[in-house]
Amino acid sequence: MLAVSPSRNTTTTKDESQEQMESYSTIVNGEFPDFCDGDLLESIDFDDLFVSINEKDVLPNLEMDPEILAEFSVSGSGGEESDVNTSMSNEKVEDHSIRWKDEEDKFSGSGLDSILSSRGEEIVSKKDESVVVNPVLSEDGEKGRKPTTQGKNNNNQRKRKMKVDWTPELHRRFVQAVEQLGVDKAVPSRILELMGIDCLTRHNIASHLQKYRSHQKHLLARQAEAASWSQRRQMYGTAAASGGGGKTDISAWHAPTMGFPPIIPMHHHFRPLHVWGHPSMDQFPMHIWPKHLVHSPYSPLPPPPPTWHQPDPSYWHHHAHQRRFHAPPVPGIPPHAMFKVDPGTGVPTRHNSGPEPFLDLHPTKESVDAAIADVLSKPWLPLPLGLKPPATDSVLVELQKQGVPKIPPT
DNA sequence: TCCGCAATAT
DNA sequence: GATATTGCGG
Repeated sequence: MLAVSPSRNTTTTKDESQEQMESYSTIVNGEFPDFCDGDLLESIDFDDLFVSINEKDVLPNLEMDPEILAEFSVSGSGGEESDVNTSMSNEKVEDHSIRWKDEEDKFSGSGLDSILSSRGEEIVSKKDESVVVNPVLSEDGEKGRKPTTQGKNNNNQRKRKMKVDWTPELHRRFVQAVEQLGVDKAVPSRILELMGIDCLTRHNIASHLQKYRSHQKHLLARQAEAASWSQRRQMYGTAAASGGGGKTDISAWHAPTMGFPPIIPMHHHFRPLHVWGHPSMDQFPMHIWPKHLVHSPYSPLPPPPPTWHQPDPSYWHHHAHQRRFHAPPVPGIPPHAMFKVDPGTGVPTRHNSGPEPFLDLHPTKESVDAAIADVLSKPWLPLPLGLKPPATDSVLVELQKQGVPKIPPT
């Protein structure tokens, strides 16, 4: 859905954000940004769209008459956008809205389908899908505001902050643009150019880019840390294998308990990081565990799919579950879940009801197989340290069923 | 003018 | 507290 608040201000002050004015004038002039159209947003397959995102004739000559726009936004089945929609993929996209927020509007999550703000801005909201394009430059200087350096208002200024809600889809577009440009050339203006979303300003992009880089930096630091731990783990594993003396019984599976990277609860790092690097769930359904994610024996986590800028949280989520099968308990972190492996199917089921350090668990046959395979690949490493006896036994039984040798290779 | 960082606002 | 916007110096 779309909401546009064409507060028909025609007098604008020059000292306002020129870019926002440009955005506004773009809309006025008929080059209505395709991405600003909520109806489009609801049905567009952005992967397809991306190819021709710069085509401005998707919605040619759109009038800016407030009423027309209002109707346009609400009807959702108008002629032009219908045509466009039908040309687009019907693939369901979770959330791909652009939400322009006036600083005083409180509509998020209101559940209203359409409300009219005090300023006459129509806001169409559909659950989490809403698009509010609000390039308002209100006429009555009293209400329009331009924050000064002190964050105060200047009554004579009319610009109002437009807050962009960086939805997953929008962010994905952003990431695509950044990656396409490369690190060096990924500057706001070019990103904006590539994204082809007229209703965004360079400032919007710059702001987002700043945060994005910040996250990237943070992420790299974490990955470096993880790599460090991985090295230590390898060394440990090698030492254990070479110095362990060869024979192994069940107790040997329980070897060391220290020296491995702590399993950090997913919500710690991936807690609503909004949409950072989120490749969107439609690309990677939670219930699917792609084969290509099968990890190498020694890395703490399988390498991320190359096409992702950052792994989807669910990716880590799943693999965190994998690791649980041989993850050491970490002080300060709630006990790991315990599982009982169904002897027939090999599918583990949650055994305890203790605190769950991760998200909901939906283990699959594949996940168990992967865990077991992981174990088999390095049987001298501690296996079920994250588990407690019942589940441990079940895993071991399963391992034995699969002919796991009790004496690991030396 | 653009960029990026820091401060500030929501 | 997270995230977006604005200010400001380079």
